[in-house]
Amino acid sequence: MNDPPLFVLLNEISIIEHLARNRLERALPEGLRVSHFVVLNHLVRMGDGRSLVRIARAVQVERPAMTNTIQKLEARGLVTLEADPRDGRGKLVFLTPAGRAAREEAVAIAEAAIAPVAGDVSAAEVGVVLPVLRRLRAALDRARDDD
Amino acid sequence: MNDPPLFVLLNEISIIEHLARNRLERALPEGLRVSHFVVLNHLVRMGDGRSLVRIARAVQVERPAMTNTIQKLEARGLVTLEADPRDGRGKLVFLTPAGRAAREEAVAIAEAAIAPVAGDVSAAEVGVVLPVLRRLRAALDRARDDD
DNA sequence: ACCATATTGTTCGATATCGAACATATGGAG
DNA sequence: CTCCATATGTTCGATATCGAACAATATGGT
Repeated sequence: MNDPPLFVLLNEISIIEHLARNRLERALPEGLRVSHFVVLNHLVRMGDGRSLVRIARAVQVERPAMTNTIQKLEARGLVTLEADPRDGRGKLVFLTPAGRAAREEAVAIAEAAIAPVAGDVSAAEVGVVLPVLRRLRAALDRARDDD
Repeated sequence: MNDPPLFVLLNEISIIEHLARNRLERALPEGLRVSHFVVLNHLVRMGDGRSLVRIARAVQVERPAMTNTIQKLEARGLVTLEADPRDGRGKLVFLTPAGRAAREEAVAIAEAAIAPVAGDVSAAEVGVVLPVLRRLRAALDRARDDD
C-alpha cells in the first residue's frame, strides 16, 4: 500500500485526535464536554462578546451545534447572553466569572491528562511540526471556502 | 496565552481533523460515511477475516459503533459476516468484491478531495512530521492502556 | 469437571452533531 | 421607500457515537 504522503499524515492525525479527545473527555468534570471546553477556551483566548456564528465558524461546528453548546454553558452559569445592540438578530456571548474559573480548571485537567505523553514529544519537535500543520490547516481552510 | 507546546499541537491537530473529515464526508458517495470508509480501508490494508472487536480497537471506536457500521456495510453488500470457527462468540468480517471496489472508488475520491491542499505540504515535510506524530500516537495509545 | 471471570456482539437510552427549514432582521438594488 | 437576497439563531428529524447492561461463549484456577 503506497498511499500519498498527505493521506497517511491525515490518517495519523485522525487517530491522534480521537485518542486525545477520548482521553480529555474522560478527564473533564461530569457534564463538561470537550465541545464546551473548546468554546470556553476560545472565548478566553480570543475574547468574549462574540456572536454564535462567529464562534461556530472558529471552532468548526455548525450553528445548531453551537446553539446547543451555548445553551448548556448558559444553564451551567458559565456564560451569559446579550442581544447584539448593532444587530437585532445576533446574540453576544460573555463569560461569567464562573466560566473563567471553569476554563482554568479545565485547562489544568487537560494539561494533567496529556502530561504522561508530554515526555515523548519534545518542545523542539513541536516547534518543527507545528508550522507545517498550521500551513496544512490554512490550506484546508482555504479549500473549504472555495467549495 | 502560553499554553504548553503539546497542548497547542493537539489543538491544531483537532482542527485539521475536523476540516479534513468534513471535507471527505461531503465528497464520499451518498450514505457512505467516513467511519464506513475507515473500516473498508482497514480491511483492505490489514486484511479481512477479522473480528468486530479487533477492527473496533484498530480504528478507535467502541464496540456498539462497530456493530452499527458493520451492519450498514453488510446492508450495502460491501462486507459479509461469518461465524468464527474458533470462537462461538465471534463473527468474522470479509470484504466482498463490491466492498473492494467501493474502497478503491473512495480512495480515489479522498485523494481528489485532498489534492487542492497537497501542494501546500511537501512530501519531505510529511517525512519530517510523520515520525513525530507516530511517536505521539504510540504514547497516547500506551497512556490509554495504563488507565 | 466446575465455577468465577472475562470476552464478544448486541440492545438500549442518552446525547451531540448535522442538514434542512423557519422566523426574524439586515441591507442593497431598483 | 420597497422588495428581495442574505445572515442569524433556532427548531426539527435523522444518525452516529457512547456507556451500561445483557446473553452467549471462553478461559483459567482449583
